[in-house]
Amino acid sequence: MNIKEVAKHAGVSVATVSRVLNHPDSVADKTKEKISAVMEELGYQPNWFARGLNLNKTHTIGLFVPDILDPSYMEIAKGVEDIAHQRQYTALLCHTENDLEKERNYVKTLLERKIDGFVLISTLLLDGDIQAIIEQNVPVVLIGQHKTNCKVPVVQIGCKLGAKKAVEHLVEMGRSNIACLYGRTPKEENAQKTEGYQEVLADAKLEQQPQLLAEVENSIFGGYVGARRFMAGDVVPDAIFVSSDVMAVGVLDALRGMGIAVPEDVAVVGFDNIRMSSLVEPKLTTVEKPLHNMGLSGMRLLVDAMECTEELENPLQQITFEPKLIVRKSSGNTERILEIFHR
Amino acid sequence: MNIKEVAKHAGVSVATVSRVLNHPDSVADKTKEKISAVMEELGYQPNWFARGLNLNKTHTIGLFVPDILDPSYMEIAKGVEDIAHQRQYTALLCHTENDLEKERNYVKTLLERKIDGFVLISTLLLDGDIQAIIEQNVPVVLIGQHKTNCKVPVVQIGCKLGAKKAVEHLVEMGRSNIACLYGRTPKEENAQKTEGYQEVLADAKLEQQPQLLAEVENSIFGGYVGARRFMAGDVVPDAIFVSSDVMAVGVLDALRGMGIAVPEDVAVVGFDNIRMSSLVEPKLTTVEKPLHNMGLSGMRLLVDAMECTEELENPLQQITFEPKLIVRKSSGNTERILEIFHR
DNA sequence: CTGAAAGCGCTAACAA
DNA sequence: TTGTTAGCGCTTTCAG
Repeated sequence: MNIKEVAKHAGVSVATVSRVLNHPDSVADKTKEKISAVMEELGYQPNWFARGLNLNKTHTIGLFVPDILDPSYMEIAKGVEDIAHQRQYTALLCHTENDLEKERNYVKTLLERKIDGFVLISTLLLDGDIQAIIEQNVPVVLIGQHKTNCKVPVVQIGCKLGAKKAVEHLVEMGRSNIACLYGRTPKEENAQKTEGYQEVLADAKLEQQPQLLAEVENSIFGGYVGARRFMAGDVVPDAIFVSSDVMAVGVLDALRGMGIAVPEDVAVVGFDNIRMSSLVEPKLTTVEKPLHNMGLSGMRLLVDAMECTEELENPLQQITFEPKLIVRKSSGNTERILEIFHR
Repeated sequence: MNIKEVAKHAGVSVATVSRVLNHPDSVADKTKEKISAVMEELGYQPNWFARGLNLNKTHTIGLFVPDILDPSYMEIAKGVEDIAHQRQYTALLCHTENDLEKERNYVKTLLERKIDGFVLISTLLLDGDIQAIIEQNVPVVLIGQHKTNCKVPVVQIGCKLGAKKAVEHLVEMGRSNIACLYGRTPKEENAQKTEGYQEVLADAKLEQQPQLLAEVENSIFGGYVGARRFMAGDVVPDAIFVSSDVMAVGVLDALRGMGIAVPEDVAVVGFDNIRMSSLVEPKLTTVEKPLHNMGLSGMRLLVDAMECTEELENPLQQITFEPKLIVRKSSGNTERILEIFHR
């Protein structure tokens, strides 16, 4: 079933059929109706490849996610998808597994397939890679802090500020041996977080113990391993700031396994406020990251970039959300009023 | 950069260039080398659309997932992706949000784009929908039990048997008011599970309380709501069999919030054995579903179907995994030896 | 083993 | 408003 058949059945030329698909306004209502009816009747579906061959547009975007098992990324992805659907874009979810080679592969594949834009969540791509995409006139939006000189819109949260709020809270709760456990990825964000951590310690005139700063894999297991390592060291912390809730869940599990009471012996603060945070015991004090919202904003920026054909030099767009501390039980607060059920 | 350019630079015809891409054996080694060199030099990439237009094959599959925030589905998806990568297929992850219309939409989009096959995890599609895909000669594999007469390979787990093992365990633990909280989706699996639940009660000569059987949304929140409803009813259960771990986590949270001790007052058993199950407090007794493995198997079946061009009437393939009960603390067992750390 | 040329199904410039 | 027709970039017969 092709356009020729439709044309024949409708008694018009292929051009007219093509027009009702692409520029409906330029066709007389009568013919339009007639053609639509024939299309319906014949169950006609335009051929995707023939179309792409001419248009080089696909109304499709690539959405890169480092880890599909990590809910903090997936909630962002959900936000991106919501806007994509709303604007009739198909989003191709690409699971990059925190692997630069895989990312590059996907970029290549998707560019071949002429997708209209990229939303990269916590990507590992380097400036060169990103620049190469932009030079093909395919817009890119970054979600998550990223060290780059490329002129691409970025949606992020103030990681350093968030970390400071978290650690300041621990200081206020009277903790003095505060450890920081951060993930290997995403790089820049964790750098910011540890920087914030160190600044607060310095401001509070607390000595920085190098043994109390450690990097692990960004996963539940990573958190588990990290916590055990801290507790087995020669400087035992009385609080741990963890760079993600996923890791923090592992930390809690490790401490429980060792019979260490949270928050009495060790206070724990996470980062992200994923749903699970309020479901573990004790409920996790954390820094809220507006995950879903960041996804929405990111995709909106991309749509703007894709659909605004005029090369208006829009000022470099950068959306920075403000982190908010959510105090629950794991950090040792006694006033439980702030504990509410977060769906 | 197109095939014409390459041909010109190499001093051959486009046909020959095309041949080194598609049937390298039919080209003289010398010319082949020459052409490959030119391709490299010019950074030539065959045009995806032109190619598809002729071949109608894309080495791409569609992978349907009902909920990207549900780790039980995502672990299956990960398994599918692993094999896909290994066999050089690109997997398009489609988030269907448990919405039949969305699923149909994706089917339409992907068929247009000539993907080579579908892996459907707990799909809502009806026989008619699936039949329509098969008739286009695009193979389909189902993961998860599904009521269908279509001749498609299915990868599943014995849900009824799993449920029976879970409930029998509760009976053995001395519980007599056993509730069953099951999810709205996936339909067939939950039907099987409740059936298993009822059979065990009957066999144990325990009275079935209709108030102790309830359906809720398959999510943490659904579990939360369901547990509260049970505990507020006029027949209070002393055990709850929950059809998924995700829901069970919500159940545990609800009980904790109401000050009800698990497993002392109420025992809880889940289903799936997601990673989180061993991280909640108390650790969750559950029925193991080999999620990753089911994904691997499903994709292997699909590859077989896609690459076996000969229409050999292979016997209807159906892989059924055996469910295994994993006893942890939440069901009230006192011998803790079985509690191990599941990464 | 290689080349010429006919499509694949569609879009868009150009003509009418 | 509609039709004619030349591509888009590639694969594949058919001849040589």
